[in-house]
Amino acid sequence: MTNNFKPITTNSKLKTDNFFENVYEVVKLIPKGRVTSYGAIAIYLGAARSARMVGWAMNNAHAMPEIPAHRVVNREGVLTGKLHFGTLNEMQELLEKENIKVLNDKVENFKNIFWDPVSELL
DNA sequence: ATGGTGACGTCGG
DNA sequence: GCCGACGCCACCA
Repeated sequence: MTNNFKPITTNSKLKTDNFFENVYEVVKLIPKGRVTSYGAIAIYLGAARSARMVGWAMNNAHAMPEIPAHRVVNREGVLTGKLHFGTLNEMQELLEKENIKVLNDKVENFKNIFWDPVSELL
């Protein structure tokens, strides 16, 4: 995290930077074979009501291959962000590579493999 | 500046 | 349990 962090927004210097940075930090920490939700990340960052911003952060994460954005799904375990990947099946395939079963754009056994940064990372 | 939109989530009906 | 409305806040036209 001490690495040179590229500003995401046109006008960096806002808290947004810190927020985005934290989002990336958390997402990178998601263990392989586990998934988390936008809301959980938002809560962990103290912005529980701004889950959308996490999604927006993921949009920026688009430029960061190191960010396993495929491990972030919505609260139902649905791959809502699959459309933002290069190909339609890319997100699902990435998950399946990690032994995460996906059926009909939904993570199977989601509750079991759910990784909560608040309780796991804290 | 203003209004519409969105990788979300919660609440009321 | 499904559906609509609202909140939240950055971004874009």
